[in-house]
Amino acid sequence: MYANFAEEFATELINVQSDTELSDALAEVSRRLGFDHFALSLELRSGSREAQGLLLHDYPEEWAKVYVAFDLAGQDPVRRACDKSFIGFAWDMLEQMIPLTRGDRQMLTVGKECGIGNGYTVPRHLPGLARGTCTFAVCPNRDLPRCRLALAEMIGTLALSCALALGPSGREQTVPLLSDRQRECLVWTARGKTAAETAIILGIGTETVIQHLKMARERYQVHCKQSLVVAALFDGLIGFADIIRWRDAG
Amino acid sequence: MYANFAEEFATELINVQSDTELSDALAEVSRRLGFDHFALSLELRSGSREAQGLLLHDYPEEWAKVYVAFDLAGQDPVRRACDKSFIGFAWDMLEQMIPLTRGDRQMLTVGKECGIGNGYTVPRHLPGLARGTCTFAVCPNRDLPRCRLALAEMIGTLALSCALALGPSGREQTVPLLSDRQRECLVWTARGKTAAETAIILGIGTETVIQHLKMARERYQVHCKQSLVVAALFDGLIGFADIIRWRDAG
DNA sequence: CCTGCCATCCCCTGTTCTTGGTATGTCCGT
DNA sequence: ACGGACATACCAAGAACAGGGGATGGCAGG
Repeated sequence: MYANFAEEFATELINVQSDTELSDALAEVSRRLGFDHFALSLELRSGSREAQGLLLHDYPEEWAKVYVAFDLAGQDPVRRACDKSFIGFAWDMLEQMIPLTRGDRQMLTVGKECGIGNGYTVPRHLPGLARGTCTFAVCPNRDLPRCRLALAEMIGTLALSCALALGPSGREQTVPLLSDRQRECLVWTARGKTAAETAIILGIGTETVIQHLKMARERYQVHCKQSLVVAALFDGLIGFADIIRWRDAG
Repeated sequence: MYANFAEEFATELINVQSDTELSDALAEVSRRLGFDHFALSLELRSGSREAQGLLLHDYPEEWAKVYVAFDLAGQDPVRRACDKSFIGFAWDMLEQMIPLTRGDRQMLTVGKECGIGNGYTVPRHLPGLARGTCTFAVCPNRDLPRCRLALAEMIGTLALSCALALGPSGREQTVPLLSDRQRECLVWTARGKTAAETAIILGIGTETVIQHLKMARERYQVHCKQSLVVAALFDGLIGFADIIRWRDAG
């Protein structure tokens, strides 16, 4: 029966041609899985300008309003946890995944007041291309259908795949590439070195380092170091492992 | 049976303490699913030189040798396709996902000669942290067990999650906690705003913002913005999701 | 009640960064 | 052989920041 369930949903998704159809399908499947709500978000990175995206959900309107009004997306602990796991996670595991601030806890509380209790969120990333989450949630007094989480994981993955296919597919998004030297300078910058220090380390002039960073910023269309480091990290051009160990040593 | 299978594997993985145990578990489960081989690779982002990572597989030795000898990883079409999909994919779908060069086709052919026919690869990414794939393959004259692919997807995800947990990131170091205000300032800083801009956004004084960032730096024992942002990102105190959207808009 | 933590605001000095230029030489592909 | 990308180097103005002070009020816990 389980296999059929996923299979059935998969075949249903193949025929989906629009956002609303996907939304309807998700609404139905989330009920059948034993959840009360779903939410699917997909952010596409269209290199140059506005990041396009897709947001489907059947959360209580109240919560949606609060979420948008206070720009809670920027502080959502669930979104943060998405960067830490390959696999979906229940919200009651958040504390084991990331540090929760007071505001985070309050946010979860407000969610409960709006009718969102526990949830299970499936995170997916495509470096440089897209990031998506698919969440299934229950009302405050209800428990997650534990035995259906594997299925939710599968359904979520399918839905995200479908959402991705709905998007502007023919994109030839090229991740900005940096030259070796630029990357080197960037890494040392990310390690907390100043341009002058980096220059000494690399054995080149301070101004040259600044120039490399300048061009790197141009490519990423950002105008400060922090954003450059963040963008390069996100694209996978540099990795935490390149940096972190040097925090103490350097 | 379907649910039980994944469930069973999941409980098995919880007890896994080492690479070899994971490898053994995957070998067994891949047979039971109807595959002939498995391969799991996990790259922890040490971008430049020695990619710390994990590679488990039971491919024919011949293929493994060829793969390493010619550094085929750098041109593997399967790896390229991994950057395009949220969900696992069968290798016979590669052409629909990415353009295949002559070299790519040749590579697949050589694979067949070495005993690797069709395969199903589950790709997973964590921006800045890790990239992993879990592949289940069959011998050249055999077909993929189509009805088990959903299960393979689930098992692959679980295995990758387990592999990630085995890695060095499984450490429980005490994370410096910031106050909500400090975190807010930090997020806006990471989004590329200056202290003055952040001050306006938050409706507080410029000096106050600088003060918050100052204290945040103290807690993380770093002395510049970049390092602060990187450290906070790494700890999960802020996430890419908090930032990236705002790069273009801001 | 007091202590500690937090958020807010202010000052100063020197350093670093951003942003706009210009210029030279190398190497690569067409 | 030429254009284009890259690495290297330099200048200058002004904004932004790091690191050092201090000060006030609110609020929670012992």
